[in-house]
Order: sequence, then structure tokens, then C-alpha cells
Amino acid sequence: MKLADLAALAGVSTATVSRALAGHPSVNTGTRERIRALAREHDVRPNQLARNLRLKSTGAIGLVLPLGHAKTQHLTDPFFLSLLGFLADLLVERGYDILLSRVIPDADDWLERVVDSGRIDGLLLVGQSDQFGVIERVAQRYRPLVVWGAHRPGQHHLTIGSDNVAGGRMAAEHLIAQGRQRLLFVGDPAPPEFADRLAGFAAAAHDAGVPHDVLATPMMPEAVNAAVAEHLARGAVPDAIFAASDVAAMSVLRALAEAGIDIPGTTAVVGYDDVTLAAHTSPSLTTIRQDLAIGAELMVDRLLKRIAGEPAESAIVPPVLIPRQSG
Amino acid sequence: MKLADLAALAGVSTATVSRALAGHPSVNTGTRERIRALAREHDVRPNQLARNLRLKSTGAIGLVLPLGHAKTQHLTDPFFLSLLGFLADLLVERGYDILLSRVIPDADDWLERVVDSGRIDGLLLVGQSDQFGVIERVAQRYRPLVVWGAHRPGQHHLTIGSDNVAGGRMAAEHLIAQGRQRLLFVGDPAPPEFADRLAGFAAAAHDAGVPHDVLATPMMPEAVNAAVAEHLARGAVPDAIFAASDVAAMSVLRALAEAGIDIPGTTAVVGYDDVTLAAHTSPSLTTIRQDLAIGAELMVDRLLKRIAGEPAESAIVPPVLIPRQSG
DNA sequence: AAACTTGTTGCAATCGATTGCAGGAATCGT
DNA sequence: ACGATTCCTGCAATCGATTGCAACAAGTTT
Repeated sequence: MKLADLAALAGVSTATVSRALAGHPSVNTGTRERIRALAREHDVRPNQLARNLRLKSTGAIGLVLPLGHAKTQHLTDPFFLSLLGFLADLLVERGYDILLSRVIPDADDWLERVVDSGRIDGLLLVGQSDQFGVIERVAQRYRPLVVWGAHRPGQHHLTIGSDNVAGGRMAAEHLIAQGRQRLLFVGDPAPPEFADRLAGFAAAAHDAGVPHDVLATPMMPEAVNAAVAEHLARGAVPDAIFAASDVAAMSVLRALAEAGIDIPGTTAVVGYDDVTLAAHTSPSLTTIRQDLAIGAELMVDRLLKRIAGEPAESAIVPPVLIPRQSG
Repeated sequence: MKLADLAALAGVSTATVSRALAGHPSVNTGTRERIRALAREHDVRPNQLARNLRLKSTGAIGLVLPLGHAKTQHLTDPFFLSLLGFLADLLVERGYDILLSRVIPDADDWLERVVDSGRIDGLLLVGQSDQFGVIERVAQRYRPLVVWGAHRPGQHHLTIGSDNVAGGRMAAEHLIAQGRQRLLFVGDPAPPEFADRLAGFAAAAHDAGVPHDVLATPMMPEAVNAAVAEHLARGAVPDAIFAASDVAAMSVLRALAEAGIDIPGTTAVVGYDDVTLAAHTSPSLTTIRQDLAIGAELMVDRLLKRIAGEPAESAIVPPVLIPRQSG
């Protein structure tokens, strides 16, 4: 039942009904209570769409996962789901709904379509994928936009992310401190997050005078598994592998186990993210943790500041090495 | 930029612009192309809210997790996140957006508010929690509503769920076949899903002439852990525990390990759900799998049927016992 | 030349709520 | 008793797109 119907029932105008339900002070106390009682009795629930249209505010935050570099990747990715869980909890606590979309950036105005749809008050983007340019362009004019990802000098869009260069460096230093000598990076070096992890990894190796290889592969589990298997079959057995993500690291573990290689005896493995699963693989996975609880809080905090018109800047969550059995 | 602005630029009415962009056949081909070119050039993106209001359809599906029995439970729950992942993938493939809310059912019209908000074309509810009555009431009049949960004879709302009674029964039979004699159910027996699991468990135990106990506890990890620890401290050491969920089962594993009890030598543990983690705990967790990929497909399929005005009925996903190390 | 199609476009109502402004009634001050 | 406040309520515009109906021009038929 809508406001106009209730107005007819109560013998007043919709204007008065609207004001009564909104608790507007200018409406007479008696009338207000009468209308409210009637509203309860007759199941009146105002149409949010109409309200949003008029007020130009929706109470919803967009949450988008752009899938440029892995068109077959699904929302079931544990890293994304975990971050999503934290973000959702925080946003709901603050009274926002979440409009979730998975976008495959084919048309190059995909981001414009999202922000100009009028359906959201702000947007959280998880991962820059290969859409750096698009994001920059939109961020120039659309303020309430926060991205999980890497920060480049001079960029205009607001990012929250872990320091991937530092994380990659930590991985390499940790492995080298164990005396590992033949380092291998496994993953897709194209997306900025992964590129930074590799850069830090390579820099630390270089500083220590240790050589390293790069095994570039798409991030899908079977692809990683196959790439590592083939690499091993060629007789190249590294004594340390740094995988671009935990999910990739788990495929690496599997490929090594299938090749009968001892972990960490022969080859150490270090992952990235510290997804919940990482503590429970066997052997359990040494990894670089991104603290998503903190990251999510930073994202939401910055986004709400931007929505309120206040300034807010990028921030970095420091990565932490979590040593476990795999290396 | 909105349609009216473009109309002014093109020297036509908004009506014509609307029809041109929608590809309505009655508009002159020349005019249509001229308007479309202008639209591309000037970044015209119609306001979805206004469109939705007029058309009374939104292209969004609500996804709600009611948290009646665990007011502190979060969206980070792995079972929910996993189902959410599957649902989101399916819905996005079909062109729907997802409006995600976590609801704490305090006011008893929480569900009415969601379905009458005008913001969604249909609703998926994950879990009935303790809100069976509310859901029944709304389902009487609101058709596009699909619930993940238990099916009661004579109920009106459409549910997809695993056969929890059969699942509970399988757990008990599996344990009894190993010669286990002192069975214990751990969990909150109030929500219908859990009640069914307990009912099947109890029935199978009764059929086999084996006694069983019930340790009722809230489902939060610390609560389960504490409840089991206290139970053990009272000297009652069961030789088999059936936990209402995998997450609860993991707390049970921890409590047993902390009490120095051998698993599965002294006490076997069986969980429910088969979350990804269950295969990776140590010892790995024997559990009753709910196939969420299939469940999600059934939910989306039924919901879209209902939205299209077609009839659709409840369905059941058969549970499967996954034997692992814990029992 | 009158009557009738056909093709294209615009007017204005509609979706349902919010709110500035105006106006009527009641109360107050002098 | 008359103007000035104060209080309350309703009118009507507004948010932006969609669409039935009417209108008009150009072409066709008789």
C-alpha cells in the first residue's frame, strides 16, 4: 500500500502523510499519531525507488569485481569472497545495501555505466585488473570511488591495498635467508598487484645476488598446475617458489606433490593473501598476509568520507609474513 | 547527461529520444541514427532509477541472510559465502544485479520491508533461521521468493535445500556402523535445518537401539568450543560427535584436541556442509555434503520461473556422506 | 478534389514519494 | 477589535524515463 492510498483513508493529502511518517515537526501531533497508527494497521511501505529518485540518493553501495585478466574467473574466488564478507558486514552496519555485480570489461564504458546508473551512492572496486586507464578516467569526475589495488605514483584514483612490492620483497628475503638459491615466480605478471609482487621479489633477489626465473601463467588452478608440471618435466626444479596468490600456491603444492618433490625439503613454497585455507593445507602454506579486516575498514571509511564530501586519500596495509610448514 | 538534455541538443522531444535509444520501430531511421550518434558523443546514460520506477521492474535480485538465531553471526560464514558465490555467478550470467543485505529480524515486518521496497524483482533467502512464520506469511502473497532451507509438510513457501533428515540419519548410521555407542549431537537445535539434522540423527540412533545425547549451544565458534570443553570436563566423553555444521565441527575438533582426546581413535567427529575447509583440517573432517553448485542452480532456476509468472515448486538436493579422517 | 492511409513526432499522463511556498485557522499582543 | 504571529495543511512542482493517444505532413486512392 502506498502513501496516496493511506492519504485517502486518513482524509489528508499525501504531503501530510509523507511528513507524518518522516516525523517532520510541522505536522500536528494528533494527526501524526493517527496516520502512523493507520499506517501500521494497513501495511504501508513507501516505495524506495520513488524516494530515491526524488532524493537522488539510494542507500546502496556498488561492489564490483572487474574480470579483465581472467574472463573465466568466478566470484567463488576465496580472496574476493573473504574481502566481500568483511565489506558487506561493515556496510550493512552503517545502513547501506550492497549492489553486487561481476563485470567483464568488454565495452570500454562499463565503469561509466555502473557509476551513472543512478542506482548507487558510491562504488567499491575490488582489483584493478587491466583496467587502470578506465578507472583513472572515471575517477577524475566521480569522487565516491574506492579501489582495492596497487597505487602508482601520480595516479588520481583512491586505492587501498597492501604494499605488494614490500610483500614480494619479504617473500624473497625469507627464502634467501633459508639459503635457497634457485628462485621461481609463478603467476600472471600482467595485473598491477601481481606485477608489484614480482617486482619486489626480483629486486630483493637482485640485491642478494640470487638469480630468479619467472613462470608466467594464467591464474586458473588447472593452468597453474599444468604450467608447473611442465616446468618440472623440463628438469628445472627450483628450490623455492613464490606464487602470485594462495590459490595459485595450492596448485603449485599439488603439482610438486604429484611430481614426488619434498616440500619444503627440496622446494619451499610461499603464497600470497593468507586465505583461511592456507593454514589448513598440508603442508600448511607459508604466505604473505594481507589483512583484509583492516583493508575493508579502510575502504569503507574512505568511501563514506568521499560520499559525505570530505577529502580522503589512499592508504596502504602493511603485509605480514606468516611462516608455516611449506617454507 | 540525461535524455532531456540530449533532446534539446537534437531538437526533438524526450519521447523521441527515448524511442530512438530503445530501438522503437516507429521512429525514422535517419533521426534514430542521428540521435544515437549524438548519444555516443555526449555520454548519455539514462537514469536507471527513473526507468525502474516507470517500468516497475529493477533488474535486481535481493539476497538476504536472516540472522535470527545468531545475532552476531557475520557474512564471513564460509557456507553462506560459498552459496553466495555460486548464486552471484548464476544471476550475473542472466543479467541480474544482486542487492545484498544482512538482516537482523528485530521488527517483525523486516521481510515485508524488503519485498515491498520496490527495489528488487525477486528475493532469495538463505536460511529460515527462526523466521518460519514470517516467511510463510509473506510467501502467501509474494511469489518471486525462494528460500534455502527445510521443507515442512503443508508449507507455502518455495524451498530448496538438502534433505536434512536424511543427512542426519546418514551421519548416525555411518557412526553406528563403526561400532560407536555413545552418540552426541552438538549445535543449536532451534533453526529448522538443524532441527531436521537432529531428528534424522535421533531416529537412526533409535532404530539401531543406540542412545544419544544432545548438547544444545549457540553456533558461534567460541560458544561451541566452550560447551564441548565443559561437557568433556564433566567426564562425559562420547565416542562419536555429530556437529550441526562444519564450522561447529571445527570447534569440536579443537576442543577435543585441547582435551587430549584422540580423533578418531577415542571419538569420531562428523560435520555438515562440506565447506572447502573441511577437506583441509587435520584430521580432515568427515562430513555430509550439501552440493551448493546444484542447489544454487535450482534456486535461481525456480526464482526466474516465478518472476516470469510460471509455476515452480520446492526441490531437494540429496546429501552425500564424505568420509575422511575424523570418523 | 475530397477522403483515406501511412509514417513520424510531440503532448501530457504516469510511476510514487518529497518539499517549497502559499494560505487558512487559531492564538497572541496591544 | 485589528494586525501580527504561529501552527498546520494542501497545492503543485520535481526527480527522469516511458508510452498511449492525438496531430500533422506526405503520399495514395477514388
